[in-house]
Amino acid sequence: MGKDKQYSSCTVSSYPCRCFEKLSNEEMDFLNSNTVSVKYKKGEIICKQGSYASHIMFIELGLVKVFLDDGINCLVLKMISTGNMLGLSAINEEHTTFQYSAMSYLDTVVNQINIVAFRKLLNTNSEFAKSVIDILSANSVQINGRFFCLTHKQSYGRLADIILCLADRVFKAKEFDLPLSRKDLGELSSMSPETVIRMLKKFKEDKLIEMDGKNFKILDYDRLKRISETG
Amino acid sequence: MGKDKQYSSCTVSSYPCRCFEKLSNEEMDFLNSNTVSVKYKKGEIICKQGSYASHIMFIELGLVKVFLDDGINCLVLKMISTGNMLGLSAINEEHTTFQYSAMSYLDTVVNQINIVAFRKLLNTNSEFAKSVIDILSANSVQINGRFFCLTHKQSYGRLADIILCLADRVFKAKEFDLPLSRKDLGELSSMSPETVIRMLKKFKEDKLIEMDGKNFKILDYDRLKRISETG
DNA sequence: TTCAATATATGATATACATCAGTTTTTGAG
DNA sequence: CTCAAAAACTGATGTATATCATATATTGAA
Repeated sequence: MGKDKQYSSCTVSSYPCRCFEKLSNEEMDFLNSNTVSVKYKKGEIICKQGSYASHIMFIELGLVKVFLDDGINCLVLKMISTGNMLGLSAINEEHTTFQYSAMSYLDTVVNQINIVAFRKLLNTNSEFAKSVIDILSANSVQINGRFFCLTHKQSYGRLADIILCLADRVFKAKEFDLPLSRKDLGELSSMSPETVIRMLKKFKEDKLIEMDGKNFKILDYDRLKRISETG
Repeated sequence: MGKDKQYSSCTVSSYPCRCFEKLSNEEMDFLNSNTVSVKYKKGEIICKQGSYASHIMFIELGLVKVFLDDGINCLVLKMISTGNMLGLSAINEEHTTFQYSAMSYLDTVVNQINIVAFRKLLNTNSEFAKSVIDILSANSVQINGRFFCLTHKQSYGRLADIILCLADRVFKAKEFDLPLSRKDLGELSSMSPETVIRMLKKFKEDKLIEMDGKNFKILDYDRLKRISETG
């Protein structure tokens, strides 16, 4: 009896955001006239948990961490990269405030869509609403997978997950310069920065990865995958 | 600087399911003609992760655990009780299979709504669709809170959460007969049955609860709440 | 009613990680 | 370029909680 299903603790959406294709030209014009584009530098807060949610966001370009914070601990719910929505849970009119915070990992361009306009389109265009439902349900499936990993996989597997995810979904290459600190990697894989460092060292010793400061290169993708699955 | 926000690792939805109020009489008739009611005994599987999702479910009466399973470990995503929807993530036509399993904790009555009919209503009634979006986003907020707790609170706090949740949201009383085993409690709070037993014993010694087999009585609600918050 | 299977309970042991305390390296502002 | 602050790294130590082994109690089917 092996494992039935593999989860990954990396949550960069791979589900395409197709809702805007459902809008007519007039609706698109209406949306555009209710949208502003905002640039954020690396490390800036894009939305803050508990503050009024006046808009739904779309990541035009960049990479963002979405996280919960109770003042002591931080839990990264997901990463969001170019072409995905952010802040959808604010659609619910009873959640007038953002349910999570978001911070840019890189310089990022965000389109802020007026939430009243967005809701109006939902209420008048059911194809659009259906498409948003699809995004929400895909999101929740992904978060659940991450939830599973962070509670049941151990550190090696979680770290392998994140490295593979960065390679596959974010940088789309086996070699990349990592814009994240060891602390960031620790938050993503839910472990201390010291543990990240020790495990990366182990991965390097085992010839799974090559690493020099910010530069990462995956040497043995398959074995890393296996660690991600069994660890 | 104390904590900004409190999460609970118990996920019994407290968000009312209002979507059916948005349907006209004819739509309601259409829905009813596409709905069947099924009874499950305690411990029966209601839906199985990976199997074809032909219906959306509504818990008419009972208590259900929703969980992920990789063949080795199990993660309880949430409990669902009377009056709530189950299986909404199957709305997405690209998820033709259930993304999680569900099992009845108690004898349970489930209304199975044909998924094609459900999707049809979503596509024609945007108020209905909007209301389903509200449910989905409330669900994800709740799961996120549970996610936070299971990854950042320690065992005492998690167990206190579950006890309070059962009292407040499920049985709505300070004293109740628990239909769950120590193993079930362990799954809910993400710890081993042995640890549950030890901690319950500690709670008993500390006069936080009274306990005799299946019978539970909360003696010091406030202190239990404090443990849930700090632990 | 009996007896096996299951759930509950308890103590001993193991371990994966966090935490702490310190050193070295890198970074970036003036 | 300089230097302080931040990040990266390393080793020692601590601890929460799982695991294992075993005993007792409860349950439910024949």
